[in-house]
Amino acid sequence: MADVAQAARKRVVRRQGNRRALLLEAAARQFLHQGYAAASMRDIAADAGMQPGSIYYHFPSKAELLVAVHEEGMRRITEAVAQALEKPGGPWARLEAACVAHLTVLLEGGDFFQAVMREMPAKSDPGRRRVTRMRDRYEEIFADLLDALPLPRGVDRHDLRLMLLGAMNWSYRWYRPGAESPAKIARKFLGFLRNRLDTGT
Amino acid sequence: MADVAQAARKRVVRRQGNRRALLLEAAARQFLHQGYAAASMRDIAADAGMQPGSIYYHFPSKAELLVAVHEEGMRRITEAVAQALEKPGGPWARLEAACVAHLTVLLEGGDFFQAVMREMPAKSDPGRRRVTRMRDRYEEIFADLLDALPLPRGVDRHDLRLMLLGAMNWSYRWYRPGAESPAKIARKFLGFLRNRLDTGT
DNA sequence: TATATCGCCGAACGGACGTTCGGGCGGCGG
DNA sequence: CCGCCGCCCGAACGTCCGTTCGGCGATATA
Repeated sequence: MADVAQAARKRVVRRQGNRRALLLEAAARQFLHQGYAAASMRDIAADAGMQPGSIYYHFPSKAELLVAVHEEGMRRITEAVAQALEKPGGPWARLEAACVAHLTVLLEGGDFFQAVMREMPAKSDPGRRRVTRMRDRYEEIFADLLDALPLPRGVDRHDLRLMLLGAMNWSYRWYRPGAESPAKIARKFLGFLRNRLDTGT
Repeated sequence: MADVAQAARKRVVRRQGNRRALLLEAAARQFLHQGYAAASMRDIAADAGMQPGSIYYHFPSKAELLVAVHEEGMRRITEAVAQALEKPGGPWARLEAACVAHLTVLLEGGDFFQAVMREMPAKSDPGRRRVTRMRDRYEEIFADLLDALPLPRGVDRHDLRLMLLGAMNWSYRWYRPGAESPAKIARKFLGFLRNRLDTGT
């Protein structure tokens, strides 16, 4: 029975081990650089070094391809942040670790999460609910981190989260590799919030 | 009966010039809600109540239509911020006025500037240089406002501008009318920066 | 009233799109 | 050594795209 199990696993590995991952990367790259609608299946296929029709062996449609890119992007960043939060520390240190991980994956972690930031499945897409649920659960991590923060009275943690995540998520539009590192940017952004900027004239 | 109404409107519009402005609004709306590539000339024409071929009387191509939407969006927000800065005030008050105007136009000022935030002309587009120059000049306003701020030593005003504008520009993704007003959001965001959040536990 | 111009119509064109499908090749189980 | 099946090819199909163009009614000019 070990033979059967091993053979089955080998078959599965072979099936998923082929060029499906390569194809997903090509799709993420094309979706990121051209946008979902402008990136044609022919572009993606050429990027992955295969024929357009061959894509449909791995994915049933272009829309599902985008959903798969989203799921991979969300999976990566969720894992990176979760791993960064394994280290113990105070509330501010934990938030900083999460922001550093978030920005690092976004800006230097390949095309998947940037593609997630750029393109969203259409409102009518049946796979949209899945990816929005993943996004909501991910952002809940930051909501919890902010809840754990000892903030002055009256600070709206909801809007604070929107500001912090918005500032970070927008960065993929202006970031160019080689200048400031994502970790440094994250720490600077957090510093702007932690320290008082108004010197009181 | 639709013919009669359409004919009447045509006569009225005719007296005001033509339907170019209406067409531009339809283009901004479609570009915003569907994205540039997914919005077809037929969609835009139908939204404006005309035939697809008629667009080409006003604009030479779809790409130029996007450029025109960008220019109108940038014109509107630049004017709104300039007008907000006419009132005298201290550095922080002036920055707050600019942020309030920026967020108000972005979130409640129609589809033009949101379309600008969502879609950019392609890198090969000859009109792209024009719109990027308009964007650069606009963001310079905020750079000047930050330069005028009496900030603590060592604060990176460049990254501070990227954080502030990024947080605001991202807001069109989560903002829904009826809740907090854009002005209130802008003031809260600025408050997070001005006041110290770290209570120093 | 003749005429030129403006603003738009309506139909068409060539091409690119997402997707389908029969077939073929190479490695693995028997 | 044969037959099977995972994986991909190559060519098509119908549809929709951006764009072009001849024409037409209404308006301004004379």
